[in-house]
Amino acid sequence: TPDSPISSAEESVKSQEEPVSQPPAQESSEPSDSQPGMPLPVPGHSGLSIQEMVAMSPELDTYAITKKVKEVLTDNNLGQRLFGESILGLTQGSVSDLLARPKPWHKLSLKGREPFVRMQLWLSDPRNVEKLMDMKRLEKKAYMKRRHSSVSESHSVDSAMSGGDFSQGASPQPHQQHPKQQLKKPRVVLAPEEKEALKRAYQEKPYPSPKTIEELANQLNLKTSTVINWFHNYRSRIRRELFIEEIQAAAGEGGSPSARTVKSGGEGDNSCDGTESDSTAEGRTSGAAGSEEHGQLSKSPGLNHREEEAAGGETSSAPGTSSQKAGVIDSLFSFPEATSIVAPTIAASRNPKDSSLRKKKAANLNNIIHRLEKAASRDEPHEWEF
DNA sequence: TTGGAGTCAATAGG
DNA sequence: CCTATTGACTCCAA
Repeated sequence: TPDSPISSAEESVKSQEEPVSQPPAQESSEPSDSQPGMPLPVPGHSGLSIQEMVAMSPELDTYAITKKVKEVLTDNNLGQRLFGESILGLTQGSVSDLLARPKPWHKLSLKGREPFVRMQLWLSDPRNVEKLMDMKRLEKKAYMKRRHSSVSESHSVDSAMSGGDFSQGASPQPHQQHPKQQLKKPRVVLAPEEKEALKRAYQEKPYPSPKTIEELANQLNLKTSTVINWFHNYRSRIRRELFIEEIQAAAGEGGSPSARTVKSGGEGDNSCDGTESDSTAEGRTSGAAGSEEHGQLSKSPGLNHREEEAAGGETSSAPGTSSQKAGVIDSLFSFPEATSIVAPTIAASRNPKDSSLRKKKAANLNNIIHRLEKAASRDEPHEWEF
């Protein structure tokens, strides 16, 4: 019995019943699930799959969402791991990355939007914190139990909470089946100097030819695949940083000259284009102004109020099934506090002067050049010669 | 195949 | 414990 998600501000009178435990309790299997049929139990309620919701979702302000999520998590001492695993279905590292460097909505793929839709949904759930805390408690309990009692394999009885967020059955024992050589793959760690060399190479040629890659690998004593991976990752991460700067640049327009500090990844750039140190504004980190005091417990995430007039107009009382779906969708439009979540469309910055944008343009150019070369000439001329 | 997008998961610091 | 970083992987589209 999915509880009605209606997120209207008030309307608390008729409380609905219990969460009532949830349905599916599929059991472990390899992490690699590829069942097109029914992907994830996922969301909280409603009969919609997240994918459907993502598809219907309005444009969300990923930056505002992550900011809010981080705030709520820290205010309540909830970790990224717990949040990620139970709400987003992602690992801690991914959550950290996502929260720290959200890409603008319009640059996200359908898949990439999923976590943000989930976060938005979570934010609009009045009991979000409470639920997570419960889960945390359960986890701890299970942990204590585990270490206390024997190691016998027992079933963790934790189950989905009302909403039915996921709960990956804890899988304590990584049962090693084959004592066979445990090739743990040492995880390559590139030395600072190696990274430097790679970055230098990147500046010369963001898209090195196989030949060049081979050479680099030899010179640095690295596996070819490592070099390839490094370039993939580096390009990808550089790109992402540009997105961030773009967002902030856009945010800084209008009247608030406050610029957010971003750890600019200024490397020892050469002077391809004479671009220089970006003049990032002063660090305005803090946010210490203890404006509101949070009543630890009762910090009800206030939440939602309709931004716009309701679309469906009808009274929510209608028991119609469709109405409840509408409610869930609606929550995508609402947002806690005054912060509006609906993105104002990241305006194409109108400030060509911004160095970050120049970098971006440079990156785009590199990309274009790369493709042109590829298309135009099958034969790679030669490496950095000429 | 190549490159991009998302993630995972080991690991380095707190 | 928790979070941030980052090499490697999986999927996908061109």
